[in-house]
Amino acid sequence: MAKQSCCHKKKLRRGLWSPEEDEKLMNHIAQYGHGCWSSVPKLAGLERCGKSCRLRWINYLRPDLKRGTFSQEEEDLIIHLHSLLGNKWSRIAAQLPGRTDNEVKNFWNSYIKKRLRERGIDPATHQPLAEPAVAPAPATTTVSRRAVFGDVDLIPTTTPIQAAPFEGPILDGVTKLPVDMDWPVAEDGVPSSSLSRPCYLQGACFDMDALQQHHCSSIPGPVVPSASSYSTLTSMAEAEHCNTNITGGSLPWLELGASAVADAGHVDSCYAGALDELRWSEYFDSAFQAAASQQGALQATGQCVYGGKDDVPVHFDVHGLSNWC
DNA sequence: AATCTATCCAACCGCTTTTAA
DNA sequence: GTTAAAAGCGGTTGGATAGAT
Repeated sequence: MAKQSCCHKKKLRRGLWSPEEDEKLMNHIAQYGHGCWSSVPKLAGLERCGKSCRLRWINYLRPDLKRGTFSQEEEDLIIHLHSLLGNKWSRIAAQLPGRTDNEVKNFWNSYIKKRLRERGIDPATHQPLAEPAVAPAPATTTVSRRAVFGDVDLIPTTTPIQAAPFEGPILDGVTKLPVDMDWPVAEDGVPSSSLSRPCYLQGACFDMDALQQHHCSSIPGPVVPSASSYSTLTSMAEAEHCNTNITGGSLPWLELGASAVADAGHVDSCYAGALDELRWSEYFDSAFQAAASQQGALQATGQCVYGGKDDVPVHFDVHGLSNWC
């Protein structure tokens, strides 16, 4: 017999919340904080389980929620982070101030997945969707530099791709680089055998590519992050600081820099975690610099990074990354 | 106007992880 | 070190709504 939820056991109310319930919960939390969630419903006079109260607060009542439709920048960031992290909705949402994991997840399932499929991208793998009986095309001729994931597939790897997601806020700072999301369609018939790899680190390739593109000023305009995104801005500023040696230049939108961050308002405690994660970008950056210095060294064993001119892949050893914690 | 279908999203379920005793 | 409770997370469901027929 299937286990029943706590709400069933206690014959508590379920389903949609009424305005009165919302008010009770809000008043209670405003007055006392939530403390232990399991005691909240009793103290607030609600016939709900604590879990339900917590969810309602986090996903709907919290005052710092942004609500409303997602901006293009948010959408791009979600896609990009998903390519790195997979269905780690809470971690993706953590990079989007005012958004909840549930909201991001719903947005992904209802909108982004569809959009990616329309563009010929498999939302699960971020690879071009396999197309039957497509004649192979010359390897690098028709794929634009935007065609990031398609490109990646052209690079043979010498070691198995790590199946496990790369833990930690991998590229905080770096992942938030402006990325042109005009993604490729599998028009050149990339062999499907190479399409099924997990792409956590392939996403890193993506970033470096974007970085390089910015250095070359080859795309028309930067994607400027929302001014409300304090963590994003600070991470970007950090990345800017660290990446000067890599790119040899600056990222235009980062000229917003500290003043934009200051304008964004006070350092809310809810962003403290994001700030903590900045050390990852510092580490990632140093790892990348070390790798860049080894560019051309054939003994590299990790994932590829597009960093050089003429689409020459740069490799670096990600094992160093995974060993750092 | 009535019915059907598709979409969106709030909420639930159950599992895992973390924390406290 | 063990156990139970709490919290967190991701997958899934179901109701409300809009649009199509």
